[in-house]
Amino acid sequence: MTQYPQNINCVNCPFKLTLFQHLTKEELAYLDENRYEVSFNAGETIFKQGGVLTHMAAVTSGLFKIYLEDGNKNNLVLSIMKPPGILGGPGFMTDSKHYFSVSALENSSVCLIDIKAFEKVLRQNHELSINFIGYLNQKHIVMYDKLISLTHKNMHGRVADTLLYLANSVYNSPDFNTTLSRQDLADLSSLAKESFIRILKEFKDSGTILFEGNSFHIKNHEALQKISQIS
Amino acid sequence: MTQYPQNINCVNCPFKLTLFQHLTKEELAYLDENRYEVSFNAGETIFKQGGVLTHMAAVTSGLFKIYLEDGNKNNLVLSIMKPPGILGGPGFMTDSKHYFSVSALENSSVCLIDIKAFEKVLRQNHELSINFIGYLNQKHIVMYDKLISLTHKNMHGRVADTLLYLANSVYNSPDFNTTLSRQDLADLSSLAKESFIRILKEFKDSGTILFEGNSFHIKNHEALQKISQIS
DNA sequence: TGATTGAGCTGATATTTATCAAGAATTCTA
DNA sequence: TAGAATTCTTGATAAATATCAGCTCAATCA
Repeated sequence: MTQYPQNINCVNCPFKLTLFQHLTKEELAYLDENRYEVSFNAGETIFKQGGVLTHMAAVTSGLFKIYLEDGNKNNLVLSIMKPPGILGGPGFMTDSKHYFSVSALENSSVCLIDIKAFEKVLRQNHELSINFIGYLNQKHIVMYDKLISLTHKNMHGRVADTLLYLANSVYNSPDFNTTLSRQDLADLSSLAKESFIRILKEFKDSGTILFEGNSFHIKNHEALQKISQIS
Repeated sequence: MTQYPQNINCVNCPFKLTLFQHLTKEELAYLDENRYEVSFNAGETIFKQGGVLTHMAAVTSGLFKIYLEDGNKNNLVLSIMKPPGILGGPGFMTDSKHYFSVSALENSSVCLIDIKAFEKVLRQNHELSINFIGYLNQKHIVMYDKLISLTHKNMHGRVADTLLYLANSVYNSPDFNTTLSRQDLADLSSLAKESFIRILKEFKDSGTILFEGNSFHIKNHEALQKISQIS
């Protein structure tokens, strides 16, 4: 809580998100009183599906995977989050449960914000609640894309989508070195790990991508897009 | 607009939804001025994916399917809606587009509410916007279930889920006569029509369900639940 | 340091699911 | 109401995808 001034000025300060642009000084200060920074090592769990939603998490550094557990030891990775960003979940304003799990993919840190404090500010600031509606709808749009990708595309299309997602939305570069395991990548594509690896090799052989371990290079972005559309 | 008094008193009046419980008389009247009732024949389209989101639809009678078009002539049915209910979509407060299509499964009627009027009321009534956040999150929760069902369950599990959904959430009875075609049912399960039919027959042969044409009877609810969990 | 573990990779095979084709039943329509 | 068009159903087959087993390599650690 003492770091507030630094935090509010840091590049990754979550309170700089458009979502929070209409908060008053008092509201920001109030949220600040009810937050605390926590560090997580790679692999550690921030939120656990089924657990009680007591805090939101404002992501300040590192990388996170957001995933569903299907009750049979298999996971579906919904998305990868980097700072700045807000992790809440659909339990907010419903039944106060976590509906997905979140774990750190590298050493990371988040600001935990008491959910009651967030709700209080939300109830005070009408503009924030309006913005929040748009924010939730935006998440919904992304989800529909994912739903179509996972249910109506074949393996090639799904792997292409995962690679494009990483390059365009996570690392913002055709070159990236990822901390996601092959299993994570497969879980992001709803594929068996072996199937994912095989398609990856096909893409390499056809000259669409390059990779060596966890270093990837998208050589032919358009080809991936075409594969994503057709398949 | 003249039917407002009848409508507000009718069982299916969408304004009686919990979502709208905190609207003032003036706000209800304002919405009423900006709505008009429209009838649709079975098969007709209410919202078209990609179109402009100019209205919300308050569902007053009939049955509707909400579905995604994957751009390759195949559909994924997200849900079936009956009155009372609100049809909006994630385009609201984002880019004002429809992200799914909606069509009538039988002769139906809806109240179209101008989206600007709805937004105005939402901006006036803070309680409504708070409730709306809970409403959107509830939709999100249902979506996660669907995502797991469609991506991590085999054909049997998916068909079981579809049958349970119809019995529990649409028709509220183990006996129902549906206006959904076999293709609709398959699209709800993300299966080929033929595959859906085959599993249906297996369930009939094993005594789990009965059906004759479009009349269904769930004989063994627990068995379906077990199939849904295991598969 | 050597042993152990786990991830990545590959080939062979099994399973799941879709597609194709054709006939039966139903609905639509002129 | 007859004919046409669609939807439903079934069987045979093909394609997509997962599983299994075994191997390599790097990381961990006692």
